[in-house]
Amino acid sequence: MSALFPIPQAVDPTSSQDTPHPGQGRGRRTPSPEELLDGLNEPQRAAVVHAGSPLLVVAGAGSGKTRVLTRRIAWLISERKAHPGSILAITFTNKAAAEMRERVEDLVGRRARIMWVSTFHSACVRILRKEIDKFGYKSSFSIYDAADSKRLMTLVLRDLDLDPKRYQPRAVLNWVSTQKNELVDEEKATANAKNHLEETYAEAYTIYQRRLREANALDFDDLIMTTVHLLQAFPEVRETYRRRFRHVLVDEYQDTNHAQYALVRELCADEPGAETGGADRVEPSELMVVGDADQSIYAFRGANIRNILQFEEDFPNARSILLEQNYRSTQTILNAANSVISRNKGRKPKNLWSDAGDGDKITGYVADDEHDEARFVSEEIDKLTDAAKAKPGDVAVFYRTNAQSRVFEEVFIRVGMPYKVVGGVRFYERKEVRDALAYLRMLVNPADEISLRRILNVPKRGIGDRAEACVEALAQRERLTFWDALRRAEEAPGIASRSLNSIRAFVDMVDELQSMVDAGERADVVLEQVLARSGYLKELEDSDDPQDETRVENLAELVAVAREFADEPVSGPSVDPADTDAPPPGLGDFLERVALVADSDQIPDQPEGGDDNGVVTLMTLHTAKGLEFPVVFLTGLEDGVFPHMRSLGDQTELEEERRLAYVGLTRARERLYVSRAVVRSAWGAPAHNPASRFVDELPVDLVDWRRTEAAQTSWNRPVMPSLPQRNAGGVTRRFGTAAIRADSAAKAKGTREIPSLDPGDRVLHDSFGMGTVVSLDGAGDNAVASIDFGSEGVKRLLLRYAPVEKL
DNA sequence: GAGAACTTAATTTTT
DNA sequence: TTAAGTTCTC
Repeated sequence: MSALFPIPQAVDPTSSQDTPHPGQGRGRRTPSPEELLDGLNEPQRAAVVHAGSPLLVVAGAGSGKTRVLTRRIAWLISERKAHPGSILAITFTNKAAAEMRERVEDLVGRRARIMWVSTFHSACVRILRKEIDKFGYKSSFSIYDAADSKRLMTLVLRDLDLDPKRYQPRAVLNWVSTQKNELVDEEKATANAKNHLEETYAEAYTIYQRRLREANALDFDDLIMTTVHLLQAFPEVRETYRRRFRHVLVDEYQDTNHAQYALVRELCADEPGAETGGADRVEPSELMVVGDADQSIYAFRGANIRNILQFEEDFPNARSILLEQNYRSTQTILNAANSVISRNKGRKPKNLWSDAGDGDKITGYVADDEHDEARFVSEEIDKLTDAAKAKPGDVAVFYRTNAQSRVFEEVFIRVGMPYKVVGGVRFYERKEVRDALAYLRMLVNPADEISLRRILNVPKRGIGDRAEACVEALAQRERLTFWDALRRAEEAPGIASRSLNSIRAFVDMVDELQSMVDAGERADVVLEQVLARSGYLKELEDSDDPQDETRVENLAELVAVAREFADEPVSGPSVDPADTDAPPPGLGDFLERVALVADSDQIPDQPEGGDDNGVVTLMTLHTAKGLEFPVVFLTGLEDGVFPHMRSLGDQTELEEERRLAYVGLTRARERLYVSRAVVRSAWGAPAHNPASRFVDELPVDLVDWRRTEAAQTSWNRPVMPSLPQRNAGGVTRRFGTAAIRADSAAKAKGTREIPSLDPGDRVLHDSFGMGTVVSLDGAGDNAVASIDFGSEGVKRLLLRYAPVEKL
C-alpha cells in the first residue's frame, strides 16, 4: 500500500524516451525546438506546434497522445513563452496528472511545477476552496464520496417517509447524479418533473441538497456543477480564471460529461456579445482536447461521446488531427482490436497500424470453469517467466467485474505468484479507514453530520440510537447543527442521564482534538491522537477477531500515509505557489487528497530493472484504460459476463461493452491471451455461459486455440432441449443439482418467479424505478420485456433475471 | 443499549 | 457467496 498517492515516478516504460537527460530535469532547462519535436511523427508534431484555434487530437490507442500532451506543454512554455502558471491540464486520474507534471518537468525544469495539472475534480476543489464563500459555504467544506452520499440520502428518504423498497437510496442518487451531470439543480429538476416519480425524486434531491449545505459538504458531482454555477453567477470570477488559464488541455475528452464540457466552455469559449469589444475583452484561451471515441467507456456515469464527436461544431474553426500510428502493439493485436471495434455502428472509421511486425498469435483457451481458467493463467505466466519471456511485472490480468478477481487471487496465493489487485474493496472504503477519516473530517468540519454520526458511537461509548434520536429531535426543533445540539444535549427531552454523561465525555474529547487541529497540528499526529483517545485502536487491539488485526495494520498504514503527506515539501500539488498567503498543508488538505484518490492511483509502479521482477497486476477493464503491458490476459469472455448481462438487450450499452473490449485488447504490447469458462459460479449457483460475441469478432486466423469447448467431456456439456441461442440474454443455466438448488432458492425468495406481464402493466425495477411495459418477446425463460422507465429510457430486460416486480 | 441471530439483497463500471 | 441491514433477545 505504498502507492496510494501519486508519488511522481515514471511508470510508463516509454517515458524514458522523454527524459534524454536524466538527472538534469531539476534546473531551469531550455530545450531546443528540435529536441521537443524529436522522435515525433508528422501529425504529432502538428499537434505540438499548433497555435490559435481550438484543437482536437483524435488519438487512437497507443498512438502516443501522452507524449504529444507533454511535448506540447513543454513547447508552450519553452517556445511560445507561456507562463507555466497559465497552463491548465486536465487528466483522468491523479496518477496521470503526477506523471504528466513529472515529464514536463524533465523537459523544461522546475518552473513547470506551478502548472495546474489535475483531474476535473481536483481542479474544481481548488477553485472552490478559494471562491465558494460567495455561495455561502465555508472553504473547509467536506467532500462526500458515494458511501457518504448514500448515508445522507438514506436519512433524507427516511425523513420523507418513503417506502425504502420503492425508493432506494442508490436509485435516487443515480437520478440525482444524472441531473447534476446535466447541470440541472434541484429547482430546475422540480420544475421539470413530469410524473409522480420524478416529483418525488426532485423532492428528495431538494432536501438532500439542503442537508449537504447544512453539513457544509459537497458530493462528487457538486464539485463540477457548483464550479460551473460559480463561474456563471460571478462574471468577474470567471474573468479571473479566463485570464489566468491561457492554455487549457483536456485528456480523455471522450469521457467528459456535460458539466465538464460546460466548464471547459466557460473557460475557453469565445463569446461574441458578452463584451463590448473594449480593451477589456479577454481573448479566448487556447484549447486542446485529446481523446478517442472508441475508448469511451464511462457513459454509465454521464460521459457523453457527443462531446468529442461534435467538437468541431461546439468550437467553430476548430482543427482536428488524427493519430493512427500505434507505437505499442504488434499488428496482430491491432488487427484483432480493429476487427472487434469495427462492429460498432456510426463510428468514425479509423485504422490503427503499427510497424512493430505481426508478433505472436493471440492465444485462446476455453476452461471448464473459473478455477480452471485461473489455473491456466497462472501456469501460463509461470511458463513465460521460466522462459525469460516476461517478468511478473510485465503481466496484467483483466476482467469485467471486480468479483472475478477472487479466483485469481486464490490460485495465485496457492502457487506463490506475486500479484496485486487494483481496485475492488479499496483501502479507503474499509470500515476502519472510513471511521478514522470520519473522525478527522468531523474535526475539520463539525457541521459534517454524516461523519459525526458515523463515529458518534464508534467505538461503543453508550450513545445509542435512542440518545441519537433525542439529539436529532433537538437539532431540528432548535434549528441547530447536530454537533451544536450534542453540546446542548441536556436540553434534549427524554434523554437518559447515562447517555448524557457519555455525550459530555465525547464532546470534551472532540473539543480537545479540535484545539489540536486549530493549532495547526500535523495530520498524522492528529490521527494518532484520535485513534488513541477515542479508544478505537484499543478496542481493535483487545479483540480476538483475526480480522481486527489487519484493521490495526490498515490504520497504521493510514498514519504512515498521513505522515508522508505532512512531510511533503510545501509545494505539493494542491498548493498554489502563486498564492503567497497559502498556509502549509494541514489536516484539511490531507482529507482533500484522500477524498479524490482513484483506483488507478494505486497501480503498482513497475520496477526499473534490477532484481525486482514486479508483480502481476489484476484489475477491471475500466481501470486498465490508459495503461499498457507486454502481456495481457483478457478473461471471462462469456456472454453475460463480458459483455455484461445487463447490456445484452441494449444496442447502445452493447457498443459500450465493445469499446471496453477494444480498450482491453489494445493494452497488450506483445502477447495477448483471451479465455473463457464454460461454467462459472455466479452468486452461489453455477451458470453456463456461451462464448462472448466479442470472441467471434476476432479474425479466426489470428487466434491459436490452446483448448476449445469440444475438448470437454460430454457430461460436462449442456444437454439441453434447446442449445444456447445467440440472442438477447443468451444465458442458460445448466440442468442438474445445482440448477435445482438455484431454482428452489429462487422460489423460496419468491422474487425470481418470472412475472407474467402484459403491455401496459406497471412494474417496479430495483434500480430503474417504476416503468410501463411496452412490449414482450419470447416465452418462458427467454421472455424479454421492453419497459419504459421514463427518464431512464426504454430497457429490454430478460425477465428471468431482471429484478422487476409487477405492481 | 449491545450483541446475536436472522433476513435480504446484491453483484458493472468510478471521479 | 457474502455483506449489509434488520429484528430479536438479554
